[in-house]
Order: sequence, then structure tokens, then C-alpha cells
Amino acid sequence: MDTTKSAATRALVLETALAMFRSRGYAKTTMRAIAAEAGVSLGSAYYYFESKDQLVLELYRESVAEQHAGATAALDGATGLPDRLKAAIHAGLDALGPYHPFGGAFIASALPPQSSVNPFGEASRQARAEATAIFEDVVQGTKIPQFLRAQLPELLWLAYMGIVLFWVYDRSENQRRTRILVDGAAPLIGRLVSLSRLPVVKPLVEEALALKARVQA
Amino acid sequence: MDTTKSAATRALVLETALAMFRSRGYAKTTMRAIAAEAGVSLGSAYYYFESKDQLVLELYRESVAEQHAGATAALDGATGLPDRLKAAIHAGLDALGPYHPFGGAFIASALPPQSSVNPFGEASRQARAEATAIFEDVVQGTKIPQFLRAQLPELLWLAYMGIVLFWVYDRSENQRRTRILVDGAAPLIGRLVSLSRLPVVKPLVEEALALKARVQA
DNA sequence: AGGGAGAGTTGAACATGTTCAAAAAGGGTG
DNA sequence: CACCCTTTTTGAACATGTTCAACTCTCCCT
Repeated sequence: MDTTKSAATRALVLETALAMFRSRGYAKTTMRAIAAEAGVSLGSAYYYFESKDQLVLELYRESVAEQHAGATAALDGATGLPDRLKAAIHAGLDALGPYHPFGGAFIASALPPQSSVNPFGEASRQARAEATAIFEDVVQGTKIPQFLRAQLPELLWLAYMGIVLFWVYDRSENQRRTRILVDGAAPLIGRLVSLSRLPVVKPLVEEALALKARVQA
Repeated sequence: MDTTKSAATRALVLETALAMFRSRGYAKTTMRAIAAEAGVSLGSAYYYFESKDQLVLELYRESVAEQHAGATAALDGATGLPDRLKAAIHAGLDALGPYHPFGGAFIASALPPQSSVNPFGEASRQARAEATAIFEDVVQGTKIPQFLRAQLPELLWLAYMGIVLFWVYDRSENQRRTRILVDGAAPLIGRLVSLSRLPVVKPLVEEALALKARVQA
């Protein structure tokens, strides 16, 4: 069938591209090289992916899906916010691992607001929804103060984005420092959530949430 | 004198570039267009600036200097951490204002770790030192718990980087929402610093600082 | 079978950032 | 002034992302 063949070609180009990203890095993987390696013409590659950035978006999608799968498995045995948080974040870093060498180029094409790839934008809405869903799962089954519960998954996703940024800059072998950061930050976040019940702390958190709401509108 | 003439040419190219960035945006300002407008050859532009990114770095330097000047003036009458923080951050946003339309392209060239322009990297060490110095000034003359004092300026600078990221994505007219965020977040940070003295909160903050130290090494 | 519409493919062409070898200009020294 | 070394200038050349008009293929309708 036609649709199948077309999809196969598309998949071939994509897989070739991702494999070359991993083996040669982002800059060295030119569109011409991808096309040549996949055995199609340059124009064909562009027929399926409107830009090189689109290939990065696909990479992002795949990594989120992989994170979701890994997190779901790891969350199975984990109880308590800190441990569940660690599970989700480490799963994300595991999924991103092979692409660390060109993480810089990754965020360069991902962060510009007008980029179709940016994680806060329209094109990645679906991937973002899946990513925040992971943190919904993290929160499930833990005791969170009511006034904070609805907002927490999104806040955790934001924190995760920050960690990914740290990861991109992390030059220690195997991004060891990022792992240390995750293991250290997760318990702190857990304690912070607990503290947010205290009468001295609660108003502060409530105002922060209100500010977040005001600024998002 | 020779040095003077060379410096004048360099300055001419730079001023032309920054003016064109403001008037036409980043993408439309090609190196050829800069050279033509400045009345030099393409090669000459590259003689003075090894890449287009370098021009962005100069822009960053200039904006930090302008922020420093504006902040110093505004800090003169401001007392208390929240107000002083507002002064410094608003000065920064004022300096960046004209470049908002291409803020996305700005961070695209600035954030990649291997980029010579990235604000955490080597090339911008001087500009970063000046930027953290601004937040040293902010902290001066306010009452900060001893165990937090040394780290606070750098933390504030980091928070400021986060706000700039928000600003880049802010599509409200004149980035109104970013201003609201700043005005709302500054008092919260002030109260958070106060709270950090409490016996229930202090250990948490201390552990966070310890984690930061561990992860920077 | 014929033909036409749509899907898929192709490579040349274009704009742009960057490099580089060669030329020109300057400036000091004999 | 002649010579040489350094600084500055130049534009052609290159690689790459992207566009596009033309071409081929497939399959359905009559």
C-alpha cells in the first residue's frame, strides 16, 4: 500500500538521522549526509521533514516517550515524593543520554520562541502534555497539600526543564554531577512540600502560586 | 595613529551591526549587509569579529554595562532587598528592551555550551562578573542571614537569568507580564530570605546550599 | 486501455556564515 | 628613499540549510 511505503521512507530518514546524530553529532550530520546515508535525495528528506529542526522535534518526542516508559516502570515500586521524583527524572536523563554531546545544539534549535521545536510552543504541545503527565503520575499516591496539588506537576516539569539545562552544561563524565543534583534536590523538594503546610510558610507558597497564575494569563 | 584607526573601524562595524539588529532583527542582519552598510568588505568584518556570535557577545557586554549603570543609579534611593532587587532587574530588562524581538535568536546563539557567547562560559567571564557584581550591590546594606550572605548574589543572578528566559518568551505588549513577575517575585524572595532564619526552614536552605556547592565542584 | 490527479522524487539554485590566500597599506629602519 | 615586516583589506570559494519547478510513479475513474 502506498501509505505504508511513504511511512517507511519517512521512518528510514528519521532513523538514519537519529543514528547519525548519535554517532557523528549534530553539526556533522548534514541534511545531505542524512539523505545520502538513507539512499534518498536531498529533496526527499525535505519532503518528509520541513527542516532539520523538525528532526530534533522528533528526537524530543521519542525521548519523552522513552522517559514515559522508563518512568512508568520505575514508579511501580517507588513510594514517597522524593523517590518517585528521582525515578521520573533519572528516566528522562537516561533517555537523553546518547544525545548529550550535542545537547548544546539541541537547545539552540529548541529554545528560540519562534522555533517550531521549542518545548513551550505549539508544535510540541503533545510532547509537553506527555511530559507533564509523567509528573502527574509522580504525584499520584503521595500526600500533597490540597492548595498545591493541582499546580505541582507543572512545577515539577519546570524544575525538570531546569535540570535538563544543567545537564546540557554538565561536563563531568556521564553527567555524574547532574545525577548528584537530582538525588540531592529530590528530598529537598519533598521537604519543601511538607513545609508548605506550616502556617508561616503556607502564605508564601500561596502567593507564589497566585503570581504564577497572574503571569501566565 | 594606527591603533586608533583600527579601533574606529571596529567600532563602526559594531555600531552598525547593533543598529541593524535593532531595526531589522537578527536574521535579516546578514554579515554582508553589515559590511555593506558600514562600508567595509565582508572579510574586514570578519577580521574584527570572528563570527556573528561575537557581535552578540558584544551586545551582551554592552547591555550588562548599561544595566550596571542603570542599577547603580536606581539603587541609590532604594532600601530593603525587594526594592533593591526590583531596581537591578528592571534596569537589566530596560537595557535588553530594544532587542526583545530577536531575543529568541539571541539565546539560540548564547546558550549552547560550546558557544563562545554563552553566559556561563569563559568568554563572557568578565561580563558575568560585572553582572554578579550588580547583585553584590543589591545585597549591600540589607540584612541577610550570615550563612546565606555569601551565596546570595550568585543565586540572585541565576534567578535573573531565569527571568530573562521568561522575558524572551513574553509576548505581552512591552513584556508587561515579565514586569509583573519581577514586581511580584521580589517581595517573595525577600520574605523567603527572612523565613530562612527560622529553625524549621534553615536546615533546608543549608542543605540546598551544600548541594549547590557539591554540584559545582 | 487511456488518462489524469495526486503522491513522491529529484537535483539545481539560492542565501548565508565562514575561511583563506593574496593584495594593499602602513610604519619603522637602514 | 628603499626595504621589510606587520596590520588591514579584499573578494572569491566553500559548505550547508532551504526552496522549487520539473519529472516520475501510482492508482483510480471512465
